[in-house]
Amino acid sequence: MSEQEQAFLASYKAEDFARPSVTVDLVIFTVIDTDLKVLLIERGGHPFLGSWALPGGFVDVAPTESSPQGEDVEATAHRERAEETGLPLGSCYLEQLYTFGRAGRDPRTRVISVAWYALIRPGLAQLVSAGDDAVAARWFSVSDEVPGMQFAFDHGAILTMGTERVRGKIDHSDIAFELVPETFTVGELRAVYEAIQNTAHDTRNFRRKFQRLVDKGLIVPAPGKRLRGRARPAKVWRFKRTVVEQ
Amino acid sequence: MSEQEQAFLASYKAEDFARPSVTVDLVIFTVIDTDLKVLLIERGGHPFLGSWALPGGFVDVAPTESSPQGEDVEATAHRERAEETGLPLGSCYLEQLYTFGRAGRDPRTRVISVAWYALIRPGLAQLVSAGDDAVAARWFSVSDEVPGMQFAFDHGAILTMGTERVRGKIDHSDIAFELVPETFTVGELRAVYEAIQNTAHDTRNFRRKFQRLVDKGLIVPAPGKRLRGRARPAKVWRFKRTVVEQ
DNA sequence: TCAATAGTGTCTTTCAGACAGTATATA
DNA sequence: TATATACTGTCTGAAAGACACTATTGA
Repeated sequence: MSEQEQAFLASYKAEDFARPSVTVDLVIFTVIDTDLKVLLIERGGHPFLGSWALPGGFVDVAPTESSPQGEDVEATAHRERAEETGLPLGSCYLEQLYTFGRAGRDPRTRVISVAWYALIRPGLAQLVSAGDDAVAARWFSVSDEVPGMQFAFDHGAILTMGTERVRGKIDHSDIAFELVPETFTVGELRAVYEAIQNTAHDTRNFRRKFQRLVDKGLIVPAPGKRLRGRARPAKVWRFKRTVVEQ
Repeated sequence: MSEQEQAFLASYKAEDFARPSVTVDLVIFTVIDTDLKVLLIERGGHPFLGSWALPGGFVDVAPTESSPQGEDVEATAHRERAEETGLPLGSCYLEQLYTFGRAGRDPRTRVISVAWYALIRPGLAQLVSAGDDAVAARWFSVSDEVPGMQFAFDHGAILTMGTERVRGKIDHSDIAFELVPETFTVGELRAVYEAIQNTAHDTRNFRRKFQRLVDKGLIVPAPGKRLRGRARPAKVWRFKRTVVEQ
């Protein structure tokens, strides 16, 4: 950096311009009993007291010892996801969704929200109670409960976009493997597809698609068998993220 | 809104928290001579003086008569796009890309940037000179010039993501029709695919795909023929955005 | 006439969707 | 034994990729 550039930075006054608040909102999905669920919290403060809302929080831009400009937006998303689900940082799939920046979307002050969605493997989330503004948190069925609900802020639109994103990616990406246990059966993976697409899949056609992934080395056998109810035990598999893996 | 909620909003102090600046950065594409181009500006001020950068600007959140919270983020994107290209508001395809929120991405102060990409039909943009901080603006070839370039801020990563987004959507969306004139020939549309994918397409296979869109009613005949060089004149077509259209 | 682009048809492979019956476990 | 899930194969249609030649214009 040149001396001239250093001098410029030293004299730069950021306070000359009005600034918005920036938050992160999370659409946290999981699959429970062959049904796609989303985590919502009940607001315990104004505005929208008593309404259901997406979990989220402010991006902390206050300077710290290690970071003079505060935390990365992505770090906010990971931190909030960990707080809401009780699962450690980096243990879940997390992807940015869209940034909602309409003026007036928060009646208090100008707030721009970076929305993300997260996928939680079944049976893991412990739903630690949310922060100051929340009184309750629970999973809602995306297909049975969410339609017709009223949400705080523009969270209905965010949730709709999150659902569409997951539905649009399920067939052309690896995200389905983020919604099954580390080892899984063909039936369990099929249940994830059926939950997200909310339709039944023919077992033979699904197994053919599954077999193609086995042939490509993306799915490999795992030891043991698994029983579901009083039925014939199923073979167990594991997803191999990269074909060439150490 | 309840009296209690109104009282809450009146007493809410937004100034209690540090806030970031929010900007919009634009990846503006067009096709010139069967080549995908992106619009870059040369920075005329610090930081990154003399480096090439994406056009963009701050989201104006200062209260106005009509909007107490300033302009929508989407409005900032449309406004900047119009300023940089000299084409009227709403005349180009514009889609949000990703929000870049790493701490330190701007050395001056904390800046979170909402990136968008725009598609400009060939031969339209007039490249009005950019604002205070820019000294020059021109189109760069995405395949020939951009690789290996050094960009201001994290604009190289933004441009990479924009290019990948366009390449990923060209086959599964209508965006190719945003990069041809209102009426076009099969060859002109094919040239757009070849520019974006940077590969040759077999004419017969491409015409078959084209014909399917005609069969579906998405492409309809337009009057006249068009000459390209000293060659046989080509039939002219028009894209029909919705099959059921007034 | 030649140079340049427009326009045309077949074969093969891959993938998706529709469709029914046997195998193996528990209660 | 009853029930629940695991597991298996064929036909058909849609779409993509590979491949070569004739048609029509301006220079």
